[in-house]
Amino acid sequence: MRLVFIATGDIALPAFRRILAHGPRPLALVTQPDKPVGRHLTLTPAAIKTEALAAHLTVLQPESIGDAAEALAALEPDIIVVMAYGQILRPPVLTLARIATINLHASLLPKYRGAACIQAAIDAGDATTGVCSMHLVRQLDAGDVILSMPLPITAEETGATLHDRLAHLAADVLTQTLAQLADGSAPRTAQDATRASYVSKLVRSDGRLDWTMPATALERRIRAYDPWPGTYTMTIEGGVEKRLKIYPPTVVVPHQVLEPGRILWENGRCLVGCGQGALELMTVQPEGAKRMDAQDYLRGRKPEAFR
RNA sequence: CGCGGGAUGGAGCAGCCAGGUAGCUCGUCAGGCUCAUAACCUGAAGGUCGUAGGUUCAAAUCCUACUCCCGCAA
Repeated sequence: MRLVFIATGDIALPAFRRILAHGPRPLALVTQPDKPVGRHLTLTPAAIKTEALAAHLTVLQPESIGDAAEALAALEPDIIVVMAYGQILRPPVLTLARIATINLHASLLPKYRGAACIQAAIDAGDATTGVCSMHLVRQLDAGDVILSMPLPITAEETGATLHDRLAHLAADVLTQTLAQLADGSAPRTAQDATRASYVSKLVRSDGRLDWTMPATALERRIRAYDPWPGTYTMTIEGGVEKRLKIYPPTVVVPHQVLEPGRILWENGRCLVGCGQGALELMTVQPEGAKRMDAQDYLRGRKPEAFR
């Protein structure tokens, strides 16, 4: 089977490794161009590119996927697998593969089409999410589903832990999907468009906590958005507004009555008032300083409220 | 060289701008009080103020270089 793998995000790594280990060996990896990353804007390749090169695989990094159309056509792929690539595929690339162009998506479609599907599942308090394989179509994440595997969400789940678990599940989904496509037994189920929901890409500012929200919702959001985009609140230090990152875990204190944003330091616990109940913070990180215990943070700075 | 903040006893901070005996909130140790306690009282130990130079009678504080940590942005 002639296969081309198209991916950038780390969530595709386990699936990619599985394919490298058990075949079919990809003809090429297509990934996004190296991007400047970090404090000094160092040009950094995606981890998946590094692994592909180590496996002596052909790597293509077109600015736009359309630029690689001819090169891909020359490979005459039977199947194209796309996961967390970061660009939308359109014809002619979309219709290039002889058997199928499939996408792996980390939600139980039609729920949470779009980029922030992992965070959305935790944020919404869902008990279950999963990974789907589907046929790629022009409309984002709307293609017919081939295979869908569920995964329960734990009470301590963070974006990081769920991301990793879904990544491994995706490897299983891919293996099975490829086997079914190969022997022609792959099912094809249309999505119920009336039940579809979209979640757009998250940006840093989405992580600003709104203390008028209920404590239970904030607790979920802090887990969901860790490590990306992260959650934070603002404080005033010496008349200057400073950012304070908030890390999970946090503990919901249901019956504490406290004005939203107001800080209460009680028995070594750092409580913050919410729209409903309060939230106990454990780990925070002030701008310019290391991550620290919430009570250590309060010891030196003594803020009265977050905003 | 993308922008910016920081490095002070075990922890978190103040002091630096206007150089001149190192302070606060905790922690630790000892003792006391108490039926008891993460509570309270008394006392003690613990710092070459990131590193290396420079200026000065005198540097945590001023100047220079370097190392490390972090926020933004991407």
